[in-house]
Amino acid sequence: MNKIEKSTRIFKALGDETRIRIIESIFEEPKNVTDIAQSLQMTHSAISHQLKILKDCDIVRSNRHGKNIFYYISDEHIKTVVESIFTHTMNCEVTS
Amino acid sequence: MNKIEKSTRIFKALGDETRIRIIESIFEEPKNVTDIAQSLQMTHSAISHQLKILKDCDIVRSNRHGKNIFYYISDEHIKTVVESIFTHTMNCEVTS
DNA sequence: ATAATATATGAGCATGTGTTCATATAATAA
DNA sequence: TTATTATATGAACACATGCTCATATATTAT
Repeated sequence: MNKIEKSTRIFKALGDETRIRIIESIFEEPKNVTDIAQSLQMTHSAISHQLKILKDCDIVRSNRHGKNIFYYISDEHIKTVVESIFTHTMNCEVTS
Repeated sequence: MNKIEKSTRIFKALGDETRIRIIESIFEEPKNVTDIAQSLQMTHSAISHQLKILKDCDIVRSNRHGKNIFYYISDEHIKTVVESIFTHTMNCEVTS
């Protein structure tokens, strides 16, 4: 997998509203699947499927505490990129 | 369109191999559609369709010079984000 | 052990996406 | 004007994607 393929895969993972909302939801602190599902008002199944995609390209990681599995954003690099685009969208109009 | 929707739309536009290759191709200097198509070894039609998607969310802009229409990346902000992910993929493995 | 809670995952289905092909539009040249 | 070159765009089709539903796995409690 070359630079282009890897980068495309990360952008593709970020290019879904549910996954961006998940990222926003765990941006400040780790959350378990049930809490994420509750905060997005979606089924745990749907969230779990999307978390797998984020995990497969190392955007999020997880660790288990008892019955719960907590997910968090892998590193500051990704956080910076997401925040950067959040800021970007406030300054420029994406209309048509 | 809120922050999440706009951001998702930009990431989605970046989350396609053809479009990332287009961005890479015009990263340093503007190019016309024919030259981009040639450099990616794809039809001008396919490139034109993808350029429209990039243009619609203001990732690229264009200006005409005679028969040619030159495309370039809209601003440094986007360039920084793309370069940032390019760098990111060199340091972390995206395997599975 | 059984039950309850939390999460993961495969199948199925509806919707979205990217390419090709044909055609349309625009600018320039003959 | 007509021809040529450059680009845009709609329709069609194959493939990808995201959700739901059912089921499986894992941990803890009784």
